[in-house]
Amino acid sequence: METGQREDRRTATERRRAELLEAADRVVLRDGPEASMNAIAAEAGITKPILYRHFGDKSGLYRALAKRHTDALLATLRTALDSPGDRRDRVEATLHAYLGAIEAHPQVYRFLMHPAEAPADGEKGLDAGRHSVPLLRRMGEDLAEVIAERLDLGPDSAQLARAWGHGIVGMMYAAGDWWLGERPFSRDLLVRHLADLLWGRLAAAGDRAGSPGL
Amino acid sequence: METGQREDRRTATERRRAELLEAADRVVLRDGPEASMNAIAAEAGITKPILYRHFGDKSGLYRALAKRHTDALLATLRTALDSPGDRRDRVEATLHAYLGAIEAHPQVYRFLMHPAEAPADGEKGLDAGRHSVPLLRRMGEDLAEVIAERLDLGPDSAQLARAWGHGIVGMMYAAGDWWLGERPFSRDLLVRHLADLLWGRLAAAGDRAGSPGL
DNA sequence: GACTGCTGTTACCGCTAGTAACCGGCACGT
DNA sequence: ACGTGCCGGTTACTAGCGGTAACAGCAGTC
Repeated sequence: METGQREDRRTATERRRAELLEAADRVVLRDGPEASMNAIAAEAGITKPILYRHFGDKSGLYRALAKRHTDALLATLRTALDSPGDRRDRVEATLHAYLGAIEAHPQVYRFLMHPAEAPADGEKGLDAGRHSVPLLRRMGEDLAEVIAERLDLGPDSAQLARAWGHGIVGMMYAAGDWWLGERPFSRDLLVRHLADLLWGRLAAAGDRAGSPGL
Repeated sequence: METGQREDRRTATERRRAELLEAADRVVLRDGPEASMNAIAAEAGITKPILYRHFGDKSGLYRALAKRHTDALLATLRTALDSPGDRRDRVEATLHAYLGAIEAHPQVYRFLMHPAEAPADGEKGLDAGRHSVPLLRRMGEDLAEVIAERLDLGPDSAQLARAWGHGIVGMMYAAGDWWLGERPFSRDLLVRHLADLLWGRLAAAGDRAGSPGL
């Protein structure tokens, strides 16, 4: 059967592609985001041109690699957003899920957040202006969607939800990045501190005696 | 005079260094963060080895370049934090200062936030584990300092202030990055949305009818 | 048996960061 | 006046990168 054979071909090449991605994964996890195409090809037991046939160029391979991890992380965050309890519980669960993920796989985190890409060919690329860190954007958009569909925010709720989505994600990102580097206290405490911040404790706190005030 | 001449030498080399930095600045602003050392040397009217004598390696030059802009931005943020008015006014003024800066000089912003550095030599570097985006860290630490010295946050105020400092900076960063790319509404509106978020409107908002709740 | 499509190779290009070795002028001690 | 360092500057090079052209072998199809 012709179509059957074509299907076999297609699934075979897709399996091959997945194998290559796993090899690339191993190398990136071992050598960091600066892994060279030669190293990845060697790890996969082949040579460079095959990688280029499968992924086009280096950023194509990196995008494919990032998509896997990003999808996985976003899925766990979604389930955390649907966890039982009141709103504060859900927010804390989501923060916990994110921080737990970056704590468990810091190499993956580093790869996703600091990919160190560089087109290096002027503006010949298709859409060279693209941001090199799409994970933050995707998390922000996802959270904005959830906020917009679940909260009653008045007339301009779409705008507000997106600003908040990206803002909250950024808060989680920067605080997590700092915390992961220093580990000054427990994950649980960071979650509570951030939730407190979102719950308006900054606005409610009193000025320190003798300070010009904030 | 010996010391006088030595002073002349020192100031001369420092002036030269500043000239080279300005040339590098021009090239980076024109070509983006992927500017090559050759291009920078050409812009300065010299050749590569002199750059390497002055700055060690590429990341040294980039660090020196980033330090200038980072210092300038942090200074304007500090003055915004000291602006007159109540706390909400100060927070909004600071957000405005940051967003205004990245809006006025997006190329500088892109260089500072997405430097695309790559050591590429395994772990031979001095402290290769360093984060490639120090601006966020410095802003976070600065804000944490201000918070800790001006707000009364109870016993573990130092911890809390740092978590909040980095968190707020991250919120500002991610929301600003998204906003700068899409410009869906005015800067003023984004400032108000983010301040609302910090003022606890997320916790106070009601659930939408028929949603599972957030 | 010729044709086609796929995986794989070797060998190369142009570019990059970074370095070694050398050249010339200018201020110094004697 | 004369070496003698030092310093800004150069040319010419290395090693490695991303990326590609051209070719080799092996399946299945007509």
